[in-house]
Parts: sequence; structure tokens; C-alpha cells
Amino acid sequence: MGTPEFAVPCLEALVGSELTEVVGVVTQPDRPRGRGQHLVPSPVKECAVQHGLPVYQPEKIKAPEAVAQLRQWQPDLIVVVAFGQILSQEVLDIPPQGCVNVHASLLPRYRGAAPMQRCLIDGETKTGVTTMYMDAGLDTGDMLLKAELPLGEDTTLEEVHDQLSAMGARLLIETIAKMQDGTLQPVPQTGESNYARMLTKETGHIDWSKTASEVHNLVRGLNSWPGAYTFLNGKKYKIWRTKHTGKAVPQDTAPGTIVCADRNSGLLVAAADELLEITELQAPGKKKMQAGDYLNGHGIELPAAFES
RNA sequence: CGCGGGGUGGAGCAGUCGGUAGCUCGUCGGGCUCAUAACCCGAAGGUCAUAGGUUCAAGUCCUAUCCCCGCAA
Repeated sequence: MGTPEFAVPCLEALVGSELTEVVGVVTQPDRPRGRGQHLVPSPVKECAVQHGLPVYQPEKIKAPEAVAQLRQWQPDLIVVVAFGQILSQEVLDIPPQGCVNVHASLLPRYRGAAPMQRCLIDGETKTGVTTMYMDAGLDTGDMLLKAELPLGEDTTLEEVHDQLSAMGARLLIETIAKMQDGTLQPVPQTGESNYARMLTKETGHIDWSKTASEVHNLVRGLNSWPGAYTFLNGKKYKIWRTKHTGKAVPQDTAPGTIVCADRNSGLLVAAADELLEITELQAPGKKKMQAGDYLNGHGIELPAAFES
């Protein structure tokens, strides 16, 4: 069971592994997406179809007919990766080998919906993937295996996503291998836990009165989705990449003030404690572009300030 | 047919009321300088997304198609 791009490598790995046979794929129903409001299948569905696997897309996984469908497949094991629906106990009880989940954080930290984003937004120095046996709680089951990933100061969500996605697939296969060896040792989650709250549109709204680091972490944590944004002259600009400058904010400069906007010195904005350089941005209706390119064609008349 | 913006030298943009295709950069050559991403001089580089149409004349007006993007989900 899975839905977004993140889950695709896991499915590919299961299909490619000799340890497993995929009897069916469960994913979210096709949703209206994009400009035409067309129904678009999930990445997992596309992958499953490519491999000629049976696909089931229940609106509610806990509905009786969904449970019946799952029972009919008689799975030994259910693997869940970013599926997007909570499994009921009834579903969890179907496979004799249990349900294994691949989660994009080092549990018990960052349980929940947006672990990668929250990790970066909080400025963590490392994250990882964890496999676990699922129970009725939200990402609270006994842990099986973990793999760590160090995070750099400028690491973006996209990078973390791609790496954890690949690591997750490898870890999943390793987990199943050990499960079959009988060498797997489930470990209860102990220690400090927290939850990675779901993202909303507002999450990306930059508050320039925060520190340069906080803004920078927000920007990279939401790149490439859904993106951090701010306003200039009432228009919404997405901020895709920023860089620390180490330069102090001039006296009497309000947060959000654009201190400098030429291609040699860069696009410098005042945060609470430091000037932050915007290196990649996107004007409404435009593609994302380097700040220098943007300034070439548009220029920004100073004084100006981003509105929060 | 959800709403909207846009495709113009390599990049980002301007182009008015149809009338010689421009700007800021980049690139190449030369100069200046202890030096440079700075400055000066010069050059190359464009079937104006595509196909039709209107016109003496279309980047500009009309029609169709392709592609990119913002909102919304």
C-alpha cells in the first residue's frame, strides 16, 4: 500500500525481489489534479500498472468491501509506505506476518504525515528511515531496522526525499530478508517522541521577523514541495533557495526589507538577526529562476520590502 | 471544457496606435588595471512557439494547435 512518488522505489524493490511476490497493490483513488482538474492516478498506481499488477483504490480502506478485497488476496504480509489512510485493526489483522511500514524518520521522532519537511524546518542535523510493525497508533509500532542520513545546512527536501526513498526501499528488502531468517528483533519505541504535523498552505508563508536560520530552514524544507512564499507589492513570490550571508541587519531596518537587489551583491533581505540572500525565486506565472536572472529582467526598485 | 499569466539572440525581460527588433546580462575579441565578479571599446548571435488568415505592411490584429507556469485541488 502506498501512494506518492516516495513509495515507488519500495514497490519496485518488492517486485524485483525474489523474496516476495506482490499479489496486489492498494493506493488512493485517482484524484483531480493539475490545471485541467483531470483525474490523475497516483505514482504508485502508474508503477503498478506498468508491472501489470492488480490495483485496488478504495475510498476508505476500513470499509467492509475493502477489507473483503484484501482478505481475498490472502497476503502473508502487508507493506505500507506513505499510503495516506489509517489502517483499522481489522485490516492490520489480515496478514499472518503482520504489517510493515517504512517511515521517513528516525522513530520515535517525527511520527506522522510530514516527517522530512518537519525535520528540515526544525534544522535537524540528521534523519533517516525506519521500518516497523504497525499497530493501531500513528507510527507507534515496534521498530525493526533503521538507516540514518546526515543533513547538511543547505540540504533540501527534494534531496532528502530522493535519498530516503531509495534508502527506504533497500531497508524494506533487508527487513523482509531478516524476517524470513527469523533474525529480526522488534524494538519498542522508547525515548522522546514527537509528531510531524501535516503541512498546510500557510506553512510556507515566510515570517521575516524570524531568524535567518528559521527562514532558511523553512525554504529548504519545502523545496521542492510545496514551496515557501512571501509577498512583494501584493504579488506572491515563491522562494526556492536562500543562503546565509553572515552580514548583520543595518540599524532601523524592518524585517522583510530588501537591503540590496543587484546581480553582483545579490538579493539580500533582512531577517530578524541576519541578512539572508535569496538565490532562487519564482514570480507568479513564471518559472523558477536564479535571483541574478530575475534582477536582469525585472530589477527591484529600492526601497522595497517583502510583506509577511 | 475550473480560473489566470506567458512563449521575442545563450539567460531574464521590453516592444506604444500594425511601419527598420531593443534593454540588462552572458559569450567572443581588444583595452585599462597590482588585480577583479569592476570599468572602457568593438563583434557575433533572432525563421519573434507552430500553422493558417486579414493587410501595401504583422512580434503586434484574427483563428487553430503545441509547450511552460501561478491559483485551485
